[in-house]
Amino acid sequence: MVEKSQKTKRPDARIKLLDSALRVIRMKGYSATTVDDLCREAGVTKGAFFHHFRSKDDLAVAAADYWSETTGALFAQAAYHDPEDPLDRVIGYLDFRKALVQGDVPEFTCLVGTMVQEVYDTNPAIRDACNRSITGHAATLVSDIAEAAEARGIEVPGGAESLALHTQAVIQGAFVLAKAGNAPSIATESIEHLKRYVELLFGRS
Amino acid sequence: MVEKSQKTKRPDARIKLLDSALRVIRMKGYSATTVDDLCREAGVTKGAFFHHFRSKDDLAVAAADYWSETTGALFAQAAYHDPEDPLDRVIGYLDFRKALVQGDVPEFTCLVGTMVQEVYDTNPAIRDACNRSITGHAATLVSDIAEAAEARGIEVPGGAESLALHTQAVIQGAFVLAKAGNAPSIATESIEHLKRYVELLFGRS
DNA sequence: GACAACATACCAACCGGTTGGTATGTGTTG
DNA sequence: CAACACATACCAACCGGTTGGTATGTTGTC
Repeated sequence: MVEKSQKTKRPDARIKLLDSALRVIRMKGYSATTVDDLCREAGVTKGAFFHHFRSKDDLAVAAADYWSETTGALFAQAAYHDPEDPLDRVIGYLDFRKALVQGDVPEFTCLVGTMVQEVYDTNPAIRDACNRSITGHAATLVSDIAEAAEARGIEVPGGAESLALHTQAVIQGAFVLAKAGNAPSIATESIEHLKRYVELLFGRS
Repeated sequence: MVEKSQKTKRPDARIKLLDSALRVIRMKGYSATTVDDLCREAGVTKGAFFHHFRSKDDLAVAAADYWSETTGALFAQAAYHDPEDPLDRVIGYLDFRKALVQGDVPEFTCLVGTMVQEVYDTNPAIRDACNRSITGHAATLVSDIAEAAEARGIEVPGGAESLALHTQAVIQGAFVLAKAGNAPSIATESIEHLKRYVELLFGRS
């Protein structure tokens, strides 16, 4: 039985709109991004937009979920999972994030971090979608952190979850400063500090 | 000759608009905030708005500078400057920031951090104003950090400036996660991690 | 021909900004 | 001090373009 649930149809416009959303919203922010912007960028018409999404806010939720999927796949197949020492995997993750911070600012910054700043108080559905994306990604680090702590017989202050969330906070904050200074280097330096914190916590010079 | 020429002057619409901007923009974001929103909140008319500001973007720049002034005064008069040991002053600063993270999210989050995420790529003037605010605040920490390092005969990895900027990155990122999770506690935990990093760096258990 | 996947045409509300005008203060001159 | 010129602070009504959203086709596939 071949998995042919998507028929021979071309759900072309939907994916093109979501891809456009990732690009445009990261550049202009969510509120400043218009439906026409997205349609133009995707090369489709407004009819197509409202065929696939009930509203602009509905697209934002879908875009956050889409972001979780695409970035999730990127991190899942990355090489930092390979080392046997769980601490090496945690450090490897941070090195991977550092390597991703390259090129122009809009290309490496985070969609959901950008969106949630704008809508956390006005649109709970989008906020929750952004939160799922961030906490879901942080959750992929918890087991490595916990294993690293156990292997070394130490206890992570605040718990493994707290440290995992902290890594995301540092990365999100690094993006904010990189945007303000219009320079990726500020972001890399902060991730470097974070790496040092983890190494100091786990007693590795 | 007192420079008090504001004797019989009316209550200034300009200040009321700026105060409103701090509140409304932190809640709704910059792009979603309309000029009418600000006028309504400040209790003035549109005519008054465009008498004091050439455009909405012009107000944003003024609001960022106003933010620098008001928060600058708040930190300048805080008690964390008192200790003789410079490291105590640095840790005191972080404790102070932790104490500020209370109440509802819109009340303790950062105006310029919110704005710069939206406009960094579309409005250089606002971006630069936000950057001045962040780097200017970070600069107030540099001397304490440098003195603390010298007093202990250690070298701050990346330099004192880099660590000062890192504290701001952590705080900005903590705000993002607090907004996403709709909970201030996430922010406090991240600042706690940051405090621990500084203590580990400077060899204090 | 039924139904999904689009396109075209259009709308009412909204938004940033402008206009013409008023009330009040201030500096200058006789 | 009075009279005038001018500047500042503010208001209410309005304008043209934009925005999210809708109503109604049209096309291609099962």
